[in-house]
Order: sequence, then structure tokens, then C-alpha cells
Amino acid sequence: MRAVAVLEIGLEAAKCRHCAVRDSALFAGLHEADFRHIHRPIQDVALTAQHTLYRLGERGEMLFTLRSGIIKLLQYLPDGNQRIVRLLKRGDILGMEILVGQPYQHDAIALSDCGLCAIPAPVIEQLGERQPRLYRDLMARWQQKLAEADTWLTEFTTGTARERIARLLLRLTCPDSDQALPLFGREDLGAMIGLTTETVSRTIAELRRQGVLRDCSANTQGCDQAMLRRIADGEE
Amino acid sequence: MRAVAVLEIGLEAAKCRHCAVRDSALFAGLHEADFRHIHRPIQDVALTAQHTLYRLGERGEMLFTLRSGIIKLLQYLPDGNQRIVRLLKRGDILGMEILVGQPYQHDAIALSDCGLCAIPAPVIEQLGERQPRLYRDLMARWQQKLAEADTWLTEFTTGTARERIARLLLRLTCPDSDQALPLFGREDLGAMIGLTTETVSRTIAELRRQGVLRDCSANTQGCDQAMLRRIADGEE
DNA sequence: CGCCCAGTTGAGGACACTCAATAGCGGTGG
DNA sequence: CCACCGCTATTGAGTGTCCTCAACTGGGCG
Repeated sequence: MRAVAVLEIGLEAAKCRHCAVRDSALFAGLHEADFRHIHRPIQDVALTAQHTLYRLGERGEMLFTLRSGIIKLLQYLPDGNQRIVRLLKRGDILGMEILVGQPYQHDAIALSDCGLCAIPAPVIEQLGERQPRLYRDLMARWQQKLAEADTWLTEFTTGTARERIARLLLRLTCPDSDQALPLFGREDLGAMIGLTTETVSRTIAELRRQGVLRDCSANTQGCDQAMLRRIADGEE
Repeated sequence: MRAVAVLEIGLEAAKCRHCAVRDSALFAGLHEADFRHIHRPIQDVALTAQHTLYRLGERGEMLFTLRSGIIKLLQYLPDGNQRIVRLLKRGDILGMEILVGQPYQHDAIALSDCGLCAIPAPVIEQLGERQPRLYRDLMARWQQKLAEADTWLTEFTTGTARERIARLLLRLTCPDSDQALPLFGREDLGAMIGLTTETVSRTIAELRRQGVLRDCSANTQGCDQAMLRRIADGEE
């Protein structure tokens, strides 16, 4: 399923100044004057759930800021199995590898409907010359992604299925900081923590029976965070 | 075991020009003139096997270039178990997180005797102002580490013990590109791929019985790379 | 010589995987 | 409107792999 659903709408760069995610986004540190030096269009992209933004190995010249929605980054094993190596959420950047001359390193697929900004790499390079601070921000982003990757590795590949799922649910809940969490497909959940869909399904069903999870709405679950934390730490 | 074995020898920065790993190291892109602007000492550090270079959570101001030896980066699970998230080899940089104001993110422990250069963070910042290219190199390094982390995740957390160990052995062999590979302790091997020491031991013993591995010298093994590759891909 | 540590091997059991059948939900077309 | 289809989630039974606990081996070193 290719990115047929990508809508492209040319935008004045000036709009970035008032972007909903400007503070958390790449341009947070820029001054008003800097925006005048953006000479190539930054495009608005809408990506519907299940569609692909880019594929592993493609050479592109765009990087993306995620304004809304959730995107998964996929890698593949020799045997064809796939593994989700990261989730991206509001404010995150995708495709930074373009800046250092590499092709995209993953398949990027929307888990929900998404809104993004597509930024041509040359724009970043131009801005970087006037505002070296942009490079520091970029380095900080890379470092953050690296730290996340390390945590992902330690948390989601060790311990029992029950522990891993508890950790995953906690991590999916935190961003909103309340107790609601959207449940993705069992297959996706499995691909994040290295378990089969059946095991994920069984474990989640059991958590529900024990009252740790409660149905809220269609795809949302309420959860007992304290209990999840105990399970995650192997105390239960 | 703290870094009691660290020997520090003040060096003239000028020596970096003739460093054994200069081409592959951080300063590869610098010109002769740039070296005159290094005003703080870059120190030579020797770290013996099993000793700690820095610990998770410490605030330091040094980053390090690894000239020789191998270093493991460790993270911990809530239950106290540890996981090796990355291996560093000749030419790699440790502690880059210092540059973006973070404390060290891992325990860094030598797997073999190591030689390093300790570079104060301010030196990088000074050089970066005259040579923006340094920032690009740093970004490329971060990206490379991130790609490695993703591969590590996909290769070493999926499939049977046999497959994972084959993949690990291949990855440990490749750097030297011949067929010799140093075998670390079983416990370390297990911490890299999420298996117990017993399972690692059993699997390696079996590979030896099948002739895929042969004893060479004390800690070195010869291996049948073609066979390992078949096993790694799940064909055997 | 005997201790200590790392690696090896064994037996038993728990856990997650595989294969397979069933249930629930939404959409489509008669 | 309802029957049918396809897809996902759930559940079950049986098996295999890996973990746990424990004993044994062999080399290095005091």
C-alpha cells in the first residue's frame, strides 16, 4: 500500500511561525528573521492510517515533522519477519538520515491518520548556516532517538510476555499522561515487543479479566497504572 | 570495579594530528590550522579489561575516542538484570551525549584492554565554531549509532537462540574481515542477545561439535562463515 | 595442593510458539 | 433489512525451546 493518500498543499513558509507544534518542533529556536530565508516550499502532508510515507532504501530529500498521529518505523529480518523499531508521535522528526546523505533506514507507516510537514533537506542546510544552533538542536534530537532506542531494547526484549506488555502499555499511556490509551492491532503490538499476536491477545485478555485494563471506548482502554508498574517490574 | 586503572598522560594536542586513528576519528575533517585552537589538554587514557570508564547518570565533561580495544555499553532493567546495548570498537566515540548537556546514558566497561583519547566537551564546541563541518560529522556519527541500534534490535531479539548466536558471531567476525573472532565471556554474549549463559554455552558447544566453529587459540575461534550465514537466516 | 571462577552438561518444568477452530465486527450486495 | 463475506481478536490443545536449578569439569593462581 503506497502513499497514494498523501495530499500535498503548498504552504507559505511563514506558516511555520504559527505552526501548532512550533515550540516542540525543529524550528523552535529560530528567530522571525530566519524564516525569510526559507526559499523552498514546506509542504503539508496528510497520511491516512495504514499508508506508507516512505520505504527502506529509498533516496529522498525530504524530512518530516509529525504534527499529529502516530507513525511506526519498520525493519525486516532475513526471514521476512518484521520488527517495529520505534514509534513517532507529535513533534517528532522522521527521515533525519537524509541530512547525512543516507537513504531512508526504515519503512515509515501510519498507525493512525497523520498530519506532517515535509521539509526539503536543503532548507535545513541553508538555515543551519545562519543559525548554528539548529545543528545543536538536531544533535539533541538524534541523541534523544538513540536513548529511546536503547530503552526500547532493554524494556521490550527481556522478561516475560506479561512484563513486556505491561511496560509497553505504560509507555503508550504516558504521552497523554492520563489513563487512556489507544490499543493498536495485536499484530503491531507483537511486532514491537517480539511476541506473536496470539500471545499478545491472550495476555491482554487476561489483564482485562483481572481488572488491570477496562474498556473505555472503541479503541481506547483505561488502565490501572500502579498495577501495570508492579507487573512491569516483575513483582506480580 | 571503578576506573582505578585509568592512566592519564597529558598530551600536546598536536599529537592528534598523527594519531593512529585520525582518519577514522572525529578530527578527520580538520585542517592543520584548526589544531592550534585546541586550548585544553586532550588526554591519553589506558583502560584495562573489566574496568569502568564511566557510569550511567554521571555528569562528565569528557567524550572519548576509542583507539584500540572493545568497550560495552550497559543498561539495566528494573529487576537488576543488565543488557548490553552496544559494542564500541576502534574509531568509535563514547559519551557524545555530553555534548547535548546530558549525563552519561550507560555504564561503559572495557571488554579488553583499551586505549582512548579523552576530549573535553568545550574543545569540540570551540572547534565547531570554526569548522561547522565538525557538526555534520557528529550528526553522521549519531545517525550511524542509531542505525546500529536498530539493527541490533532486529537481529538480536528475534528468532531462536541458534539464529541469534549465529548472527552475533557473524557481526563479531566481520570487523576484522577474516575468520578469527574473539569469544567474550558467555555471560556477556548472553547479555547482548537476551539469553542465559547456559543457553549460550550449550549452543556454542553444539556449533563446535558440528564443525561450524573451531578452536584457534586461547580466546579466538575460527568459523565457517557461509554456514553461519545459513543458520542466521533460519535455513538450517 | 586446593581454591575459585568460567564453562559445560543434565533433568525438569514453565512459557511462548504453532496450528487450528471459534467468535465478533463492519462492510457489501442481494 | 438481512445474509454473507473478510478480517481481527480470542481461545484451545499440543509441542518445542529456553530457563532454572544443580552438579561437574578444567584451568589459573595463591
